[in-house]
Amino acid sequence: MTDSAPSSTGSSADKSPRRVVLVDGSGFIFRAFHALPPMTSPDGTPVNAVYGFCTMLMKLREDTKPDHMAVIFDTKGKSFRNDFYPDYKAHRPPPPEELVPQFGLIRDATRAFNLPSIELEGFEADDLIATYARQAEAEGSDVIIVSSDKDLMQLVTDRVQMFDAMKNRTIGAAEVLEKFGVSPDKVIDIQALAGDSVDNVPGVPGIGIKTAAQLIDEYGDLDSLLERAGEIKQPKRREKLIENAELARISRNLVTLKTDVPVVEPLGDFELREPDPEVLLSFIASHGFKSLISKVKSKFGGDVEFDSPTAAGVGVNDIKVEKAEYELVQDEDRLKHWISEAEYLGTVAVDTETTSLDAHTAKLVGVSLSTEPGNGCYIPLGHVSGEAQGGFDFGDNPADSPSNSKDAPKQIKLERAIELLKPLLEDPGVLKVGQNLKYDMIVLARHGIKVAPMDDTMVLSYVLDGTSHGHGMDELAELHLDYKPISFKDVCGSGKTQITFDQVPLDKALDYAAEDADITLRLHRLLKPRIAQEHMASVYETLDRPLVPVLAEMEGLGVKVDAEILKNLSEDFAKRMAALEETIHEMAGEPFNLGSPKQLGEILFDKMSLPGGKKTKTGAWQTGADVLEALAAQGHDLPAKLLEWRQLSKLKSTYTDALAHHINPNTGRVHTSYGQTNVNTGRLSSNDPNLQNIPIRSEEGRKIRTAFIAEPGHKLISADYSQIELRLLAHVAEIDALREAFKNGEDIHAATASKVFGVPIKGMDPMVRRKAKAINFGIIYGISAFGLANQLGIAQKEAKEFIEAYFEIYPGIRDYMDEAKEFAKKHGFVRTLFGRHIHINGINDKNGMRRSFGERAAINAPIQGGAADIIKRAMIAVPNALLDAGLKTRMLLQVHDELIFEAPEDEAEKAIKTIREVMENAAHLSVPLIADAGIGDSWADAH
DNA sequence: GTAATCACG
DNA sequence: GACGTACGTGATTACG
Repeated sequence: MTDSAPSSTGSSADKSPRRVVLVDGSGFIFRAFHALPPMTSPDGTPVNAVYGFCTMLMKLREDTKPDHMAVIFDTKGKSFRNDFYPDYKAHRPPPPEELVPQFGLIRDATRAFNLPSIELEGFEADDLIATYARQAEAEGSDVIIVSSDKDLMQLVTDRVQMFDAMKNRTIGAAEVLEKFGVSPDKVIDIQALAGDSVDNVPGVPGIGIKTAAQLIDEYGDLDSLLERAGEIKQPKRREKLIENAELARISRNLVTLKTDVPVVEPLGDFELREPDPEVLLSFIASHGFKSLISKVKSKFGGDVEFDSPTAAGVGVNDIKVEKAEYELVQDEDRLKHWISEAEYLGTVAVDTETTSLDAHTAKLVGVSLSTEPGNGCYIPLGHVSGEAQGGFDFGDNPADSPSNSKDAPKQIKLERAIELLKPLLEDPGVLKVGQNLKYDMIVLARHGIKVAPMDDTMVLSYVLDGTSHGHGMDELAELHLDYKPISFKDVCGSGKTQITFDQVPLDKALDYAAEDADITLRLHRLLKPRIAQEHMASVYETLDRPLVPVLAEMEGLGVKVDAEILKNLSEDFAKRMAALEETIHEMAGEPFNLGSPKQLGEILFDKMSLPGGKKTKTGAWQTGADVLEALAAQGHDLPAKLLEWRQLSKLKSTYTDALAHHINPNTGRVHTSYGQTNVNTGRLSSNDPNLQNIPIRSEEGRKIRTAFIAEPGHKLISADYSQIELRLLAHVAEIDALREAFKNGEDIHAATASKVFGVPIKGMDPMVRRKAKAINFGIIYGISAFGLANQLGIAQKEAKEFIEAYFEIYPGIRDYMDEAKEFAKKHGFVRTLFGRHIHINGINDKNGMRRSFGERAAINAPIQGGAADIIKRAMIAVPNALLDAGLKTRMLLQVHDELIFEAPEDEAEKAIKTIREVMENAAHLSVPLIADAGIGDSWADAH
């Protein structure tokens, strides 16, 4: 307490703070926001104030050398001041929309710097600062308040200083005197008299700072002044003071900072801690603050992979320097060495190299491992001689050991390597880390290895950042590590001269493959800690991570498709298309390419001069189905025929022809690939081929489903959630009437129709039900009168009335929509029931159209995303439940709200029971979840 | 590589 | 008052 060497940074037994820095976080945000040019993070979020904040914190630590430090924020709501003066800060305009998302980010930044982030409901940051400042002062500490807010100047004493971080200026008693004309202890009285228009503090009208200072100088303090106001010589001033004495006292209460706030965190907890470099770097990198990366690294050191403090301006994560450590593993002893290293450390990054992007046909060529950032090895297993395959160097050195060029390079035998690697990759005590590990798991599963436990950096990245950026390894490396990995093209070439990886010379293969494993491990170290920090543990651990092996299993199984049926359909479609083509050409009076919208538009609207032609934004005629349907309805035959042709063309090219090519010759089945990180809302996607858009709505298209069949002695089971999105809406928006309808098992569209249109359910006109169905869907999509009118082909006015009626029937919907929009505007994302964050693009866009788009997405995302979460839970649970029940039924496909299984005929009924049971209990909502299921010989029959 | 179209939930 | 909009995907084809 008596120690007068405040700048001493040495430790002493005395635990009292010596140098306490209190940062006015809220004040800083606004100033930085207006002072700095606009900046956006890679995902488009505005971040200029966050950037300014980070640089400020860095500098502050350097310049002020604190031993205790905290950042203090305002809370959003009202403060105690509003209790006695409701108008306090009432005229504040809402913050600019570019600033809104930064409030949360600044708190995140504070935590990333490992600093306490302090706020308390009902109190302003200023009061908390005042309380802590006085506490610290009482303990004999020096205090620096980082703020330039004049409201804090009343706190200045010989131990308490302010610091303007933007201007780099210290504010002490002298500066306060300059500003207010009085010493800091009189500042309150000045403010009480002069008021403050910004905060809506009234003060005494007609008295500004100058006059106030004069008066206080003369009368000593506010109370004396008001008591002796009658003595004032200037009549106007005298009257005003007497008249507004009470207002001055209220103002004083408003501007007086509270120094006895019941703070939660004790001052001692502000003891300065070093930030975790990985956490901090990951925060900084993910927001695109590239210029800060090297600063942080040199200041806080960081892990082995980050220590290149002298490499200013160059790639700070220069992997190439350490590439020498990559090892080509060509004999068993070295492989065993790497395996035991991985066993010892408990974590290993794994990557496989193969001959194809398609995991189901790819041949394993090699495996790379990394156990620590900066190290890595590549184990070639299926390389052939590059020269023997031609491609490069054809004809080069023809006489140079021709017989040797056909020999494969030295490598461990594939079977032996698998034998050695299997115990490691299956060891429950060793975490296997991969980038898109599902791919490697599928390849390795064909060699009898079931990789577990696992983490996937691609999935980690998706859970953390959604689709604000891609999750490919090269992109993640550039984003998080500021490093551009060797590209696949560099190694294998592209286009006609592209070679497969088994032809890559071993030295090049080593560089590329080992680097991939190394980078994967580095990414894992950056991303994994963020999962807990950003409260995504539940989403990652219970949904997306456990789903990876489930998807790998489904993709590996594939679904049987009958090539013969597809071929017959193709032929049928081709014949009918040819006939239609001839007819259409005749009608047009000239031949043209039916598949060219451009030519079609010219025929219809230029040559035939049909009415209602509209141009696309590129100036071409619109020839979409809706346009052609309108023309057909007016009795024009050509558009009608063309629609028919288009349907057949689509079915043939996209389905019957394409699907046949996807039948794997080894399995006779079609193996799709599920994208787990492609969809913003958390849904899966399916590609190569897409099995989530197999036709069903049209009679013709539905035939394609007859080609999806079960193995002999088996059946297909299709189980789908009934109205899962509407049920979720009823639950999250708390719509009692909708909940009741579901609880009573009503036909939800009919029930809606009955309520909206006031007609009985019994004997209802199907058209009326259809309208209600469209509204129900519209609600989920963030309804607009225009959209609904378009959907139903009715007037916009009528659509608007329907929507109004709907809102009446189901009160609560509107609130839900408003809340979803508001939340998205504020945070830039919305949340599903299970905590998944869904980034909403454009929600704060200046462009009204893009903003509306964002608003509708904000309404839809929690519902679509929530449904996606639920079926993911079911997918994780069902296979285990089937195993537990001793069943051989296997899950093959997912189509958003539907799961397809293949079951031995004799157990199909039993399997359905288990499947429905699990699906219906995948979530417990305030409405029942219902799964319907069917059995059949084909997908068409099972549905 | 992009735009237009259309298949699905 | 006008603008322009249903939410989320993937595959194919034409075309510059």
